[in-house]
Amino acid sequence: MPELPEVETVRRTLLNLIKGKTITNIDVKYNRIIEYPKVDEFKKEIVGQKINDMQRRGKILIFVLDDYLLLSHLRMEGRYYIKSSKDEHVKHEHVIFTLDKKEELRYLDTRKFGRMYLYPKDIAFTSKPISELGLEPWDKDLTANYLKNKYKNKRLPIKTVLLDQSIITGIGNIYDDEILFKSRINPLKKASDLTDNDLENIIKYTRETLEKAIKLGGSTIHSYESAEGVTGRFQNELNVHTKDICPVCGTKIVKIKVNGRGTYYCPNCQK
DNA sequence: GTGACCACCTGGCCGC
DNA sequence: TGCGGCCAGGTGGTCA
Repeated sequence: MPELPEVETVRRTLLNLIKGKTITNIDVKYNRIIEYPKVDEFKKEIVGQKINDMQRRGKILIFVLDDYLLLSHLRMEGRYYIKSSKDEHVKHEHVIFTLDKKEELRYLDTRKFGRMYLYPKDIAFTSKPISELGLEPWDKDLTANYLKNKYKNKRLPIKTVLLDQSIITGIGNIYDDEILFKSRINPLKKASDLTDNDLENIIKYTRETLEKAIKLGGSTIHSYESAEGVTGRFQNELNVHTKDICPVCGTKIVKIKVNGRGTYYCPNCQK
């Protein structure tokens, strides 16, 4: 499932492949992927637009076009491929952008959870979903005080609250487990009960974990791979998520459910 | 404002 | 072998 490092890897890969190319046609095979505007308008407006840049905000890919920003949230299993228009179409390709020289940018999403939005540039950042996102992990305003203020009324477990994209954006279920492991915080601890030291550790290890994951091209678990079909290597660095034994103390890793999310932790290191 | 629950989806896995 | 049921999980909506 693509989290911030995987989306960043896709962004970097795609940028080299499609920058400067014009969308000459589009085929939407599954309408619900297009969240805004209506599919007909989406198709009408996007044709003729050149892809000038690619950015990222949290887990959202941003295609910078001439007049619009195309926002793409991959959710669980969304991914992009560059193919020739001669290549055979495969199952689950839901949106196909035809580019110059008979190239195609194909959006493939087995579970159809991904969503796209096309906004005029001036309103994209003040519209959903970007308007509701919290701080990027590397934002200078992300401090222990910021978290303390956000968490003060949160009685939910920190595991759940770390997934709240309106506080810190970009953390998903895998990196959530890894960040709490490195911070030596039990995932069931209430967010409002965290100490200043806990909050400092969360910030420190969020940055460290995500930076390392980006460097290694993200994690390839279940379904994710980047635009060229490249798999990430960070899964080799995981300490607790889907693991059996704690790499620090050798204790058996425990798997529990926290608000419906599969959660791995070491009961000895994360008391 | 907060938290619990559900729907969206499909493929893989497990037990019978 | 085939079938049914469960699970995976990011997000948004509804309701208490």
